[in-house]
Amino acid sequence: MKPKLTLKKIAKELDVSISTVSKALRDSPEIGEETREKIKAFAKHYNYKPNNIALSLKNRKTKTIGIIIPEIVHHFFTTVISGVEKVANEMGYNVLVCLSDNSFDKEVLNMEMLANGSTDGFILSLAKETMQKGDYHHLIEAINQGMPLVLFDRVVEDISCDKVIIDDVTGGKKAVQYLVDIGCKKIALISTVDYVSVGKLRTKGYKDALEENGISVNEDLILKIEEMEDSEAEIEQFLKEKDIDGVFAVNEHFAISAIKTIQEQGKKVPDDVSVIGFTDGELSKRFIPSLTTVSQHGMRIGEESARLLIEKLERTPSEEEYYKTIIVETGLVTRNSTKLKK
Amino acid sequence: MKPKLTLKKIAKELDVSISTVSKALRDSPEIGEETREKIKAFAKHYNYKPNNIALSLKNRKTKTIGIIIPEIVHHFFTTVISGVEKVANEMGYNVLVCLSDNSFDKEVLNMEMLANGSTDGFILSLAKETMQKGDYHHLIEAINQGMPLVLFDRVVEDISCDKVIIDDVTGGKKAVQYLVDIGCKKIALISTVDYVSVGKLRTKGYKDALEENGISVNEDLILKIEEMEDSEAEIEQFLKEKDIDGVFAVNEHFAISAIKTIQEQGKKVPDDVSVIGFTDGELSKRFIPSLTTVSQHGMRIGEESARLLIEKLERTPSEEEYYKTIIVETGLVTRNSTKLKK
DNA sequence: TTGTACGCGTTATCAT
DNA sequence: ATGATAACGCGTACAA
Repeated sequence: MKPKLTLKKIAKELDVSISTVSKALRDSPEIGEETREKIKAFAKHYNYKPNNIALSLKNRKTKTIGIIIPEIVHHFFTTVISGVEKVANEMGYNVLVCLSDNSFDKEVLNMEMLANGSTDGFILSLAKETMQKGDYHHLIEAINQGMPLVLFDRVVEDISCDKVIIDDVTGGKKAVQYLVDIGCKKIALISTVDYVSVGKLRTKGYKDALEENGISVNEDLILKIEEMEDSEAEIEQFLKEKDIDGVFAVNEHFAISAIKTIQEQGKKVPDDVSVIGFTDGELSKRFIPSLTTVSQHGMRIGEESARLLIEKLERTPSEEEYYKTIIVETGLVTRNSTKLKK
Repeated sequence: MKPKLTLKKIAKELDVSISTVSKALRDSPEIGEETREKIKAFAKHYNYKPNNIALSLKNRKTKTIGIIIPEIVHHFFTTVISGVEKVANEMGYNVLVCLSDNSFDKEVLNMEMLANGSTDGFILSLAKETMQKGDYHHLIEAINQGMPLVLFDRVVEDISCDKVIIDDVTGGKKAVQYLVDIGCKKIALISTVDYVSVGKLRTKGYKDALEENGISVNEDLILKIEEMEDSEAEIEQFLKEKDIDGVFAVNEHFAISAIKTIQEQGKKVPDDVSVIGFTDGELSKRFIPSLTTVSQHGMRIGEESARLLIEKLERTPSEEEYYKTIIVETGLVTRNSTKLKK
């Protein structure tokens, strides 16, 4: 096991000073042709690479960005990471991934852990618990310390920072409008509790679309789910004996549970009931019937977030402070869980 | 924006020396009660946290572990990350996630990027291209530089390092034995090309199980898929007019494509053909019919990998070198894609 | 009880 | 053309 090569060792080996080596390797014209070539040849041969940690300390920059997500076992977040990673790598950054497990405490802990020099900035989607509590002191603290922050997907208005979101209201509207267009009259909504921003917004889209089409909103047809765990049972309970011809579910799991329940009741999807989900999951594509969904474009969200963050990081500090919110458009992907009513 | 607090600033503020502050904060008995309390109070009030980068440089340890995976949009890898992250955090480590996109070049690049001080060690599942090429110089180099390496899932024998794998042969055997037990006689295998270690091993399991049951292996019933992209079409082609009553697929995507094809041919799963997959994907659980699978326990693989790596990292260097291979048992999860033949 | 000096690996600035 | 020195933030052996 050979320990890592350092400037010092090269200097000693070649019997020159450390700074000569440093300069030679950075092609400084201060160094004579001959020595420069000699040093570069040596470094190349023994595969010298400068130590990132030392550079970080010196430059006060880590070239690392931290991303904290509520849970990784979610296709959407996973595509976001993929997008972040792609852009980050192109720009010479590493990506530190942390999971909050939807816990406020873990989110705070993770941020503190990374804020002490491990990372130059954050990309973050809030834990459910954090949104519920409404306690964002850790975000504010990071910003105050001069660490740029980009929120995505589960964002919160009170915090001044860059944001990348999809237009959940419009997305929800698109979905419901589509259901209306294909002839659905009695459309149920399966959403999450309101403190999860996306649930609230998509619910608004649902209501807006109905109203625009002159259909009155029936609260009886709206289900708000608190825990993923019990969702299947709740949905079954909810749909029992409901007279509906369309379902808009705010994620793919709810959509699939709905389809299962509907089928168990002897009704057919999409012939009797059309179902629409909200996601980009693999599940939607592969499920039978494959799901019509509002697509979230997680990859693009990740890319935009990374770009936004790196832009902030590399901006000269003199420039004026300003924040952007980027809205990534949703698309409607029609598959086999919806069908035109005759 | 207040810049980060450092020892130096505290020292200046309180008019003591830097080392006094350092010692006081670390509860050194060298420092007088009074000064110590004063310093600690100050530090606490202004929320002092030591700078990780400086510590890393000093200790030559980053307390960060790098994990490189072929692709993140794969439920299995995602659960592995989850497991790694869990154990790492418990032990005070951060996790740097990089993606190789199954590309050899990107894998090498990622390793070089992280090897220059960003990380204390690696957890890695090889890119498909790397296994195909058989070029492992980057792994060897990392090991030579004293960076511990843990390979998981897609491992390779030639490299001396810790490994965490599932018993693919036994897993494959279990699957096929189960098919035999429920009365299947003509069992097809849908696998990957042989240079992907898991494909090869699961194929061996398939053959072993057949032979142990006195069923001769028919190469006509074996399909080896090169590209995920074309898998669906290939599977359709392959299964066309094959007379089979069971399918063992080495991942869930293949299994699902098989089910679709079989259904399109007017046959029923599981009544006419039983299908078994290999994974822990969400898809398997939610698909209709839900899939009987050999479960891989990605979470546990991640946990074991992290434990193994951290153990190496914290071992005193005097201790003797030795490597472990941990085999995580597979389990068989019976769901609705298999059925006893009458 | 407190402070000084040094080193981790690097670069920038200032001497020689 | 080359080298010495300081600095980034921290901890620690040693000196006062």
